[in-house]
Amino acid sequence: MMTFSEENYLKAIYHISDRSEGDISTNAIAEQMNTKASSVTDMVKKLSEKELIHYKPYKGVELTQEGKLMAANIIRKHRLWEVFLVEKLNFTWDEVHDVAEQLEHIRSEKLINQLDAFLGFPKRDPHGDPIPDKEGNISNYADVLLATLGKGEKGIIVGVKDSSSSFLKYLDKQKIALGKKIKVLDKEPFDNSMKIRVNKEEFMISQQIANNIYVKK
Amino acid sequence: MMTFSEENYLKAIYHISDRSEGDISTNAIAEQMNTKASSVTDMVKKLSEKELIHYKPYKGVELTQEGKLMAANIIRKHRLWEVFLVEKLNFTWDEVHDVAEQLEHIRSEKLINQLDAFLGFPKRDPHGDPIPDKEGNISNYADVLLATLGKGEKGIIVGVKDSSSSFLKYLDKQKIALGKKIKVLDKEPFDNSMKIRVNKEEFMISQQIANNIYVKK
DNA sequence: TTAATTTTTTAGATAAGCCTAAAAATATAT
DNA sequence: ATATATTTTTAGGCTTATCTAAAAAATTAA
Ligand SMILES: [Mn+2]
Ligand SMILES: [Mn+2]
Ligand SMILES: [Mn+2]
Ligand SMILES: [Mn+2]
Repeated sequence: MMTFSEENYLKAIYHISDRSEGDISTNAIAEQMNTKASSVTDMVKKLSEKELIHYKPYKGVELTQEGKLMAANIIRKHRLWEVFLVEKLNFTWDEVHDVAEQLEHIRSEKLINQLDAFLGFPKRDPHGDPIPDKEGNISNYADVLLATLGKGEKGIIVGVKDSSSSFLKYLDKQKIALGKKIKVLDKEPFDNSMKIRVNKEEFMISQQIANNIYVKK
Repeated sequence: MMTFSEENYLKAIYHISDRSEGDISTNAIAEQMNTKASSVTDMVKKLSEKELIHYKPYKGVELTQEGKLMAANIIRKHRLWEVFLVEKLNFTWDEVHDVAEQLEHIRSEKLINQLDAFLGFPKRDPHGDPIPDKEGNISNYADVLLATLGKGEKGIIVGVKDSSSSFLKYLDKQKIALGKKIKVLDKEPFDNSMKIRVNKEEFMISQQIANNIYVKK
């Protein structure tokens, strides 16, 4: 039986693998988990004992097939609950994460599958992140960062990379939301800021903003 | 901040006070919680420290106003989640308790109030137990046990005292459900078993069964 | 290729929540 | 009132998940 802490470590490792290549360092996990490296070493031994990760001292870790499946399952629950909170309980997309962090640990196969059905088998969560299926498969969308679009290119907003409350609130303020059409009207070579059009309104955004918005061309 | 364990103890104490008078003994709590008396003593000290219970060594415990409110709030969450599982996710009434035991610990004011609204502010859970409001008030229904009805008396089934899966499954088998009309056709003085009519069908039930069904006359 | 730096692991503590066994207090029976 | 039985608390351990400080290994720089 998995403890909450073990589940959180698995999820952290999964997320790190998602954005980097090769073995995952103790320090990387410590940073992601907001703990100390020594705590990570302890946990990593336990997870390795349970064959959820491959672990070679000093060499980093990697999820096993079983570990990957478990992590995907936690993420599946997290994201389905986020959909539930937004679609059924009128939460805004910047309010859901903390509650989902709790709900993702609820153990009940039936619960999560019924929830999935109740929500109409959603493919993405409120931030545009894909929802793994029961087998842990995640659809791979060909989304690109808004920052990669050049002058004149168009797309539809499908996700955000940064899901922090402050960033999401900024997007709300600018009325930038998932599903909206966006066009790059101009791009400033000096700082890569761009002038965009959304909702028939035109305004400037910095590269930092553009680097955290996914669009489908 | 409350731990899950602290919450479970509060709830246990609340439930015991509900069915008995006066101070609550260490052993009673140990039995309810399925732990040892020594563990209870430890926890009782901690809850007393936090002023959630009054505790006099060797004299038993009693919830403070604050403790009572907290316990009622956990029970509120438990029962609202049970309603959700049955009403929205097609769980049966014998499947919901264990999942609700987990869900009751999720911390989010907004979540529980929105859930309440989403469910249409239900007054009772799937077992007929009343759902406390935000202030911890529980409606006091004038329900009586079916066993107290005499020959010829009629009522409507409004709740069950025993929510064990085995009892609920027995009721399902006999098609005895909340909201059904019931009439005591005959009562055997020797063992207090009774012949009843539900769903236009007539059959016998033992006193033990009748003692676990609440009816409204 | 040594020396300095960084990363990782180990050693030893701490807190929560549980346990068993023994001691102390309370309740019951003779 | 004293002995016996029951209940409750205390004492001492164990496990999980943390931490700090020190040691060991690996990496980087000179
Ligand atoms: Mn999230
Ligand atoms: Mn998300
Ligand atoms: Mn229940
Ligand atoms: Mn119930």
